Amino acid sequence: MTRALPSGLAVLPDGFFAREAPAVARALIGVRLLVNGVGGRVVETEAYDAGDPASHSYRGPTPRNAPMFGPPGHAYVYRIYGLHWCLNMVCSAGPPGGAVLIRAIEPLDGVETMRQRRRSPDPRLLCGGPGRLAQALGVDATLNGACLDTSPFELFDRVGEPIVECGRRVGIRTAIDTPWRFWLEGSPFLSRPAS
DNA sequence: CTATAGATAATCT
DNA sequence: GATTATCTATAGG
Repeated sequence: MTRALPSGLAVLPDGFFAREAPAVARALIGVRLLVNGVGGRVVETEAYDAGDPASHSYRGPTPRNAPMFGPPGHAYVYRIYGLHWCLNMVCSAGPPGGAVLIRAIEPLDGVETMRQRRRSPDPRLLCGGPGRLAQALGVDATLNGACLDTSPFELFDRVGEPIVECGRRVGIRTAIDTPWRFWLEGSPFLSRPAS
């Protein structure tokens, strides 16, 4: 079921996640993300950090958010609204507590698997939205804290420089004016239209 | 288009 | 004990 990736793809450079969350969130746009060979191109992200009232890390370490206070380059997976999973990537430049929420990807690899998991033929509804994306890639609590350098994760750097736009984050009640949502300009696979 | 059910853990009062 | 949470699907107008 693994299929050949286009040649010339390189893994992410060392230290990719050892930066401020907004820098990582921007740099992740266009990156190829696979989980067990299923995934595609990241087109939408959001940044959170410990100084951010909207972040899970804002009030300090807890059992749930423990991965956010661990080393960069690991996954933070949590359940939201009692029923959906959300995939975050831990990052920081010194002080811990940063993470990037993966909100949408363009389905490219293992699309048939995604369709079965999601039970939807519409490619825009496969990975558009953090809960949908997690379901399509098979992400759940078992991956919480997992290292992003190793199986089942694969991350490949983007080839060119994508045009990245930014704006308000989605679904939060506080700090709504912090423009830490990033997306690929013009992508039809966003969780909602550009704002 | 708007409204609301859905199911659970963490956090708050 | 109550409320809320980085959301999605579906029913109804």
